[in-house]
Amino acid sequence: MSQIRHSAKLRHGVPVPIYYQLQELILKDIENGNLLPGAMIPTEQQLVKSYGVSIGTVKKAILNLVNQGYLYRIQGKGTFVTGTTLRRESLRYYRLLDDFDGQESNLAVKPIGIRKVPGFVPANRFLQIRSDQPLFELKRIFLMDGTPAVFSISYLPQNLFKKLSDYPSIEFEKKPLYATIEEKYGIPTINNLELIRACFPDTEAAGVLGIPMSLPVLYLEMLAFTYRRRPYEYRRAYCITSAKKIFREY
Amino acid sequence: MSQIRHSAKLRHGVPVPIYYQLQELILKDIENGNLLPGAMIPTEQQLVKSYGVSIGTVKKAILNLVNQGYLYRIQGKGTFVTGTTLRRESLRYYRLLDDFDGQESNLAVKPIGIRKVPGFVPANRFLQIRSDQPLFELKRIFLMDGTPAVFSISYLPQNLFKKLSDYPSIEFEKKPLYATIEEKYGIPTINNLELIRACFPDTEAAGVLGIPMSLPVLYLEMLAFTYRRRPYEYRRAYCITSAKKIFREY
DNA sequence: GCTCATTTGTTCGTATGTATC
DNA sequence: TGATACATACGAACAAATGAG
Repeated sequence: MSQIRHSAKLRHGVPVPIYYQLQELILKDIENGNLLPGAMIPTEQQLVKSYGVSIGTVKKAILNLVNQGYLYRIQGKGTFVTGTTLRRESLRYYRLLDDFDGQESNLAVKPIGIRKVPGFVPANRFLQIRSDQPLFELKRIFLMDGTPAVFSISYLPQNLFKKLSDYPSIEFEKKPLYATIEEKYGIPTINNLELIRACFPDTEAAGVLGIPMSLPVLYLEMLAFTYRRRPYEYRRAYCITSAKKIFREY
Repeated sequence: MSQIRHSAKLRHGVPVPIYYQLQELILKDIENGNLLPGAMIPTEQQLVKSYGVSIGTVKKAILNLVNQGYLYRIQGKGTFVTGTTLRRESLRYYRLLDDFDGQESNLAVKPIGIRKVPGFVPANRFLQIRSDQPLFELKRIFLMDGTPAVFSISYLPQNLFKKLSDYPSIEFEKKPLYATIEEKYGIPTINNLELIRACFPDTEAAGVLGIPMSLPVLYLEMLAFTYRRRPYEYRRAYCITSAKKIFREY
């Protein structure tokens, strides 16, 4: 029960609005794990009492966090912590379409190996960890209508995901990687960054995708971030685009 | 002076909240051009009087439109209509970086021709106009540090941009296309859609970019939308990515 | 199916502070 | 400095959705 008197934490008479201070306090509880994705935060009335502010101020703080995507509310139920904002992996870059108004194809994921590898440049630099820190390497194939379309190699810091290699790989077929990471390790994906280029596949990618090395492919490098812009995954992917195309909206 | 009694336009006792109805009325004025980008909308008090609602309701309607990017407010001055939300063309797809944390390179635009062309498939279908409607074709080169990096071909409906070919092409060098379109035609760019693939350049693209036809390039197709998801530009672009890479964040 | 306590959603309004010109 | 406009903080009253009993 959070009936504690937190009022001391809010400072009046400073140029920072009360609602903003409250907002940041709630956000901090989300980021440090006191409030996990899916958890219900205190009700408006509880916040009114424990912080000694008016209902309007509480509403403003909460609605701001809702607009920022950290919380969602259900009338009659409560206010809850949002999980990963990238709801479908397909919206990240695996939505392959023939056309602007085309339909999304049937997509399946096939893991083809997970192992521990030594850290290397540039992965460890992108992940902001020491270059001698080991990594998990996860290789996967994305199949469109049964045909290999994307060959993806993910690198994750071992210290963040200690039990990942013991994790049954069947799980990776059922759901996107970010969903597994959020559920098992409490790391929600907030945003990501991509580098895109056109090139020829290397020997391994050509073999896995079943294409000649003379066929141009999209080469994507991706960094996935959690709260406070902390990177947790570095990914390389080779995408066949000769028939289908990569789609993106923003 | 907008001291008209608009109150009749707001219906009470319906399941649609008052603030939302007001919000939509303001939005409609923006979309149909009654309120142009940069224009100041009526003050809170004027809206309170003319619509007969409380200050809180007015604030909620306006703040929603601010959150959605249609309006911005300056304390002490007023509330204004936002223009194009894509502030820098470089954020769309021309931000070429060597690395995730690299710096943006010096980018210049060089128009190499504008002309009238007959409509064609798929451009006219994407632009949602009849296939016999003519188009403007605008060809441009994007130079990075003086070196050609992107060859871009834009198609615009002639009926929307009647005077575009008379427009001094020097203007296109100074500012992004979307800025010109907003300023001269009052069409703000709200969002866009892209298709991306890797392929070889055609003869023209290879010539313009000064690369061999055997070098893989990114081939982008883009649709730019204004209010209500109305498409106004269809663009094709060839991007050299052998040295630099395409960057994107979202 | 209904009632009731809980929780959020909407609408109202006042008072005061702060920024702009 | 004054008038104007937005920002903050307060809080009341009622509506609507949820879930438990």
